[in-house]
Amino acid sequence: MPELPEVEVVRRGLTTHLVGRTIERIEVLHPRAIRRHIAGPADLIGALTGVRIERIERRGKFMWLCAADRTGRADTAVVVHLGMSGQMLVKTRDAQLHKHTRIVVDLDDGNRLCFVDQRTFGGWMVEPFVVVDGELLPASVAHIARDALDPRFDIEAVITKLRHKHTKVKRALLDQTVLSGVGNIYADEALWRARIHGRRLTDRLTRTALRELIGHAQDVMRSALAVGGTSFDALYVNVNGESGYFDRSLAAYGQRDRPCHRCGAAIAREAFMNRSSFYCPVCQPAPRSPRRR
DNA sequence: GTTCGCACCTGAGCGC
DNA sequence: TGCGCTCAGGTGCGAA
Repeated sequence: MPELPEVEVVRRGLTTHLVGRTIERIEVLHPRAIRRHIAGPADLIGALTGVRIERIERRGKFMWLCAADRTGRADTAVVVHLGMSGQMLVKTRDAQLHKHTRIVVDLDDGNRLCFVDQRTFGGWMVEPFVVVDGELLPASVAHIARDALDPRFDIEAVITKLRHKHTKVKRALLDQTVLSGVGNIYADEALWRARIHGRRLTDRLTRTALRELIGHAQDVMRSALAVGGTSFDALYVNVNGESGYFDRSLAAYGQRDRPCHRCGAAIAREAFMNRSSFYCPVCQPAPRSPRRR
């Protein structure tokens, strides 16, 4: 599942292959892939045909291609979200299309960019930039908080924000308007490292505990980035179709019934927010408060 | 205003 | 072999 490290690996790969390239032709094979581009496929195709890709940027799990028109003005953002299973694959034009290819982009160097997305949670949209906190961001990314690996990430401000909330800490970690880039996998890993149960309430945690938790989230994502991200199956690969290796280093996520690396107790799984949470019931004791509000 | 639950979506894996 | 069920989870919207 693409979280911050996986999206960053893809961004770096795309930077190598796409920057300086001009889009010759674009084809939308599945309307759901551009469902957030309200003006429809014809508008998206018209907006992108002939533009040159100047650079590729990212905030959290959102990535965008900065496109310049024929006059050289880089005023259009192609926002890409990989969702759960999105892949940005660079191939030669004669390569066979994957079954779940949703968008095809032919580049002026003879290569082809394919957006492949099995579960269709991902998508593209084209939009202008807006100024947020002194930075140019695509309009749909304006509400997304800085991610934990952003050089301007303000950990003390995030701790203050968390302390003013009254919600479960795992939910807050997954809230992209508080800090971005953390998904279910790295949330579980950070909570395990910090010995905090995900159902603990944010306003009951000390600033020290929250600082430690966010520090662990930063560490675990940096470690994952160093080895190309986390892959469980073919749903996450880089632009060349290669998988990452961080799944071999996971201590909590997906480790149900396996011994905790610290205490040996069996890692437990519980349902949380329509997904799974993995934790050590000894190292991360559950709060006494009832499970449901 | 804040918090929570759920729909969206597809395919693998499993039991019967 | 085939069917039906469960599970995976990021985002955004409506409900409370």
